[in-house]
Amino acid sequence: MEKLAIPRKAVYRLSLYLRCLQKLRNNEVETVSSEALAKAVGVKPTQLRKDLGYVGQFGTRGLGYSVETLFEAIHGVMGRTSLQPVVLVGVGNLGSALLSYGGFRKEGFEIIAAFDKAPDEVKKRAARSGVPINDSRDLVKYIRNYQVKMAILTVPENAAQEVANVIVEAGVQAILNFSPAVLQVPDEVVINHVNLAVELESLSYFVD
Amino acid sequence: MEKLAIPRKAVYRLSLYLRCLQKLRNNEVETVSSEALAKAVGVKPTQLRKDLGYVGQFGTRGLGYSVETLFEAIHGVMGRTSLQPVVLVGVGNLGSALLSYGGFRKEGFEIIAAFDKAPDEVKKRAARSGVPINDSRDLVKYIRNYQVKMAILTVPENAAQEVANVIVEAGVQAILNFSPAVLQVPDEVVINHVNLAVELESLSYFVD
DNA sequence: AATTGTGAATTGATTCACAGCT
DNA sequence: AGCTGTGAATCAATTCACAATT
Repeated sequence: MEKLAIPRKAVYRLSLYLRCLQKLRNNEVETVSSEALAKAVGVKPTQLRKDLGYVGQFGTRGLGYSVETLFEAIHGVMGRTSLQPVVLVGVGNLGSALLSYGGFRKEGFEIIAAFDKAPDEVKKRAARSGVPINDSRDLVKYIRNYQVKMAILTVPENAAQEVANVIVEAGVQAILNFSPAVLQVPDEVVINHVNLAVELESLSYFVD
Repeated sequence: MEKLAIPRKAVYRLSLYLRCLQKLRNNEVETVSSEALAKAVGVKPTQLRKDLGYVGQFGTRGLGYSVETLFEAIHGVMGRTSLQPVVLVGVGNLGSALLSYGGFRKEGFEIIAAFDKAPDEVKKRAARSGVPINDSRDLVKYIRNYQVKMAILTVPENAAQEVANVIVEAGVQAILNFSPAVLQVPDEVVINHVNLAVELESLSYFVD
């Protein structure tokens, strides 16, 4: 599953640093210290430095990091250079909501197609997104054809495992799973879980 | 910030257990062992038992837990009994996507109103959701009026801190923040962070 | 016989503290 | 003088192991 020995949480934060560096780069900032960058991201400077340690050594002591160099370095490890194609499976409420949310594209991901068991029913709902809605029967063929490596899962809980089996078999290596189902997948497949209801519910414990 | 001494992650998992127990209850299952419940949720039995330990003692040794009793217990600690009102601020792409996603209601949360700086522009986009879209100027008044304790933040990054200040001042105690901004809030306010782009990006590290 | 509840052990993540560069 | 890089120390979370209970 792991590509190198970078802990999962560190990978997550590296992605945070990358976003921030991009902004600095746009503002033509040349150098940044671990302290400044860490504050911008909401972590401690030591943690930032430790995380960067997983990637290599890029700083100059006494000075800080070159924004450009550091960006390139993290981007090189983390980031797909080109637009990464993603499929979305399950065009229900949440699925079509995510389709109409265009926010992934500018982060380097493109939802190139969506799939649903009953594509006609939902076609109009998601029509404005511009993403083609296909029948789930074509899922495997499509993933193989376009060599899609990543998928967003927004199917109902009871369908999630089956869909996961199918797409993994077809070659998907990473899944962003919005269903509450706990998915069984081979070790080399990674999953991130997002459960919006639980995010809210676990917050509500703290309100009085 | 913490209400009792239950660690944040344990609270999150308790919410997971609760969902699962609800399902068991619907299926009229009477008892469940830590092993079975843990598997359903995707954690180890010992962790489940340790988590339950934060809440109290409900099991009978040799037998397991009464689904009903355990449900009541966790629900009592975690759950608002009645529908918890929530406001959503920022009706852009993601905001309107979440509005049209109806999934929160059946989990005990109701988005009772949405707010935007330019409500007219976006009104039609989110019209079908049935949630009224108001002008941000009325935010404070509204939160006070209805004593809203929770908010979903889907404003652009540069507006996030300002909105946070305003809603916290008005009485909001918990925020589900979808913006990439790192928010400064008083200790007694809790925040959950969801960054969909980063979820995807941190996955992409593991694909080849 | 089965299964909980929990103190102790372990593992993992974070932070400290400071040596090493520039 | 300032700031990185990292081994050592600390802190938090998870898992083990087993006594207690039905």
